Amino acid sequence: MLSQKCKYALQALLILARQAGDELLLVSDIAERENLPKKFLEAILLELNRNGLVRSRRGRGGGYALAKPADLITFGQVVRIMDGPLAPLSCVSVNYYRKCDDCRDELTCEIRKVMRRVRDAVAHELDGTSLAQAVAEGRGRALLEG
Amino acid sequence: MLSQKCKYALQALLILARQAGDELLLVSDIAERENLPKKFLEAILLELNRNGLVRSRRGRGGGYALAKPADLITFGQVVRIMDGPLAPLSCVSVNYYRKCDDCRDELTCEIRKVMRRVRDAVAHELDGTSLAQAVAEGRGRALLEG
DNA sequence: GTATTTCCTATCGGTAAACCATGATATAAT
DNA sequence: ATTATATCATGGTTTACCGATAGGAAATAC
Ligand code: FES
Ligand code: FES
Repeated sequence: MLSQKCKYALQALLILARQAGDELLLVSDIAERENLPKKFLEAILLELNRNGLVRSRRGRGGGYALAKPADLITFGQVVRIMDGPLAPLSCVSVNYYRKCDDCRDELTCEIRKVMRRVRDAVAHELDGTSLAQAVAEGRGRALLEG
Repeated sequence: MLSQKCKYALQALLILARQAGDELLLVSDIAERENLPKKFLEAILLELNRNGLVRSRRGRGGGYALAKPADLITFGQVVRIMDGPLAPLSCVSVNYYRKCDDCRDELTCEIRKVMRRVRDAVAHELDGTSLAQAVAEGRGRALLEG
């Protein structure tokens, strides 16, 4: 299950993606629109900023915007930043691989084989969907990826 | 990520699945073979018993065995018992559905649409793989489901 | 009846999730 | 400059779960 944090991040990013232009949005505005806890959202956007998904300006007239076009930001990127590995087991993660402590042999482990397929299926969906696609889908348009 | 508990459960069940016959295996034996914490495994098998995946007999000569043929026990069943919903969000879970607190409209929610596909992909893999298939795959044989 | 083995309840330390409070720092308008 | 506005940084709180263990009750075989 996704953390609340991750869901909030996605909600915020989708709002920014719909904004399209370079206009900055306030944390307060985003929080209000989707009624998310403001302080928590602040921390989330900060983390997204550090990871290069959004950019910010502070002080009066400040706010947040996407750091790159919405079709270059995938759900997979967001989930990995917020919740870590997509894989159900560390030993099948490609971005956060770590050997299983208690498994004798990785190559013959049946659990691993199954979970490998699961992780691939998940990654296929999440890495294959961008913010742009999601908002397009939301508007009822069937756009293909570019 | 799967809990440790769930992984232990799968390891134990695969051992029981390989046992094939009606022979009972001791918790201690299973724990020793895969070096799992014995007391913890005890609790796990108990839970699997309550959920009808294994059967037990106690006292001298007791132990555990699968409650039904290994091709009728899927990874999906085990994971749901141990870790709950497969779905990344409760609102896309079919077995543990629960409405999203903070989302205005379920039908237009873009996040939901994406996560729905993820949950389906995961369920397809996990519900489509039985213990029997896993051990067969482990032996190098490419058996199809029956 | 005694040894064995599962069953049951309770507990415990550690860790992470979900927030909130407070203040520092940068920016823009006055 | 001053002030109002925002993000940035740090730290704390509360709650809940995860992994694991302890101690004993209940059932079964010999
Ligand atoms: S090697 Fe990772 S589960 Fe067996
Ligand atoms: S309705 Fe569940 S995420 Fe929006």
